[in-house]
Amino acid sequence: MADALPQKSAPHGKRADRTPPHEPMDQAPPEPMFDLIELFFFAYRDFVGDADRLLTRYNFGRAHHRVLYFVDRRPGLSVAELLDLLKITKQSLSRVLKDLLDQNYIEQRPGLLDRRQRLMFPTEKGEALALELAELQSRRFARALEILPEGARAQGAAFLAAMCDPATSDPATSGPGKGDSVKGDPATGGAT
Amino acid sequence: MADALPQKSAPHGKRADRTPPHEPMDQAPPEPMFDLIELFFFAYRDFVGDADRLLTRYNFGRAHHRVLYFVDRRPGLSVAELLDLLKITKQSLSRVLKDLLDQNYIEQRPGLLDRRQRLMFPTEKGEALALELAELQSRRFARALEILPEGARAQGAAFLAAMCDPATSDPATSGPGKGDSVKGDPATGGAT
DNA sequence: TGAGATATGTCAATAGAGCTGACATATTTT
DNA sequence: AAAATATGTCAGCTCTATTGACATATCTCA
Repeated sequence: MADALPQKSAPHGKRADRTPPHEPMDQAPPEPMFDLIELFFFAYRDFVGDADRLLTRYNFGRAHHRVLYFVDRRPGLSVAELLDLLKITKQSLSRVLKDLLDQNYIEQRPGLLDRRQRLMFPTEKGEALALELAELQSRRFARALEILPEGARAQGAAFLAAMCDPATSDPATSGPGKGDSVKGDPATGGAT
Repeated sequence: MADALPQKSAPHGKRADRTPPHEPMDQAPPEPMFDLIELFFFAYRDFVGDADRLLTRYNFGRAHHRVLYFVDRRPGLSVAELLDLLKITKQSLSRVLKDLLDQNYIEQRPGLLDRRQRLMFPTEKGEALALELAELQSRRFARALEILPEGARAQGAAFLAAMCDPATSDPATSGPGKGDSVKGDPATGGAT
């Protein structure tokens, strides 16, 4: 039973014909990079798995983690800004945010300039949990970097940045658009 | 409103004290690598977003994608092996697999050696969709690699591989364990 | 051969995270 | 004062995944 699973051979026979030598690269479908697709899937799954296990002890889920993470990283964030970062609706956020507010991981204060805003800040308790989670995930990065050659950290960061949509890639700006609730693609559901 | 969001300064003041110069690296928490954490989140979100949009047209979700992907990549996979790869329960798989079987993207055949097994194979239709999805996601990799220096592909793959759990990292083997349904961590829910 | 393990399927109930639509309230802008 | 904006909330639906409990076919081993 532990036999190696059969795997398809690398070059998709049928596809080779469809990729003439000197076609405009923008049009022709690239050769599928199954290795990267698969590695990305496994790496991310294991990466978030670390945090999931820790969050379970607090009766929190991944959604709580993301909210706490960004509030900790960008203290004074407004609700609209957070919605835009997470690309979810305010209704989705509210349930999760309520938990974090009720249990004193986050607190809200009215904006100084615009008192309609509810700026969010991590409490000490919130900062502590955010740090614990970040350290846990950083351990995985640290372990990975130990077995990788010198410039691996910069290379990895560059690779990930290049994989982002242009709009989202700028980590400092990646923010405020205009409209109300940010509506992602429909039917994407609460998928993983 | 489009002001740059405030960001915390890099070195967590409080933490510096807790990281003495020459402590056993295995114990001391690493400095949080917020840049990598964040980039990993955004990169993966945008990466799966591509496929999500396409899947919507077929009334499929991410779960269907994953099943189709692995059946296409490892034709002749048994149910138990697939469960182990995906780290979900058979009940979760069944709903999604049923859709793919009913709509002829995948077909099952009894195992030759063990007729209890229902080995899964992609149909032509299934192969076509799997390829379409792989090409779509590969386009993003291709775009990223265009703006990255020479060895970026190998470096990226190495980085991702190093981020995986040892067990899952071996892409060829990553398979058959023993027990029945593979139970992940409880309360991880169907989170993203 | 017969008991027990194994591979798979299925019914039922539940949770987590997301969505849309429809309102309500406070505050700022025009 | 009217309109726009920022936020909150109620209600209902989807998708993915979980647990528990059984059912069936098939293999294995004593």
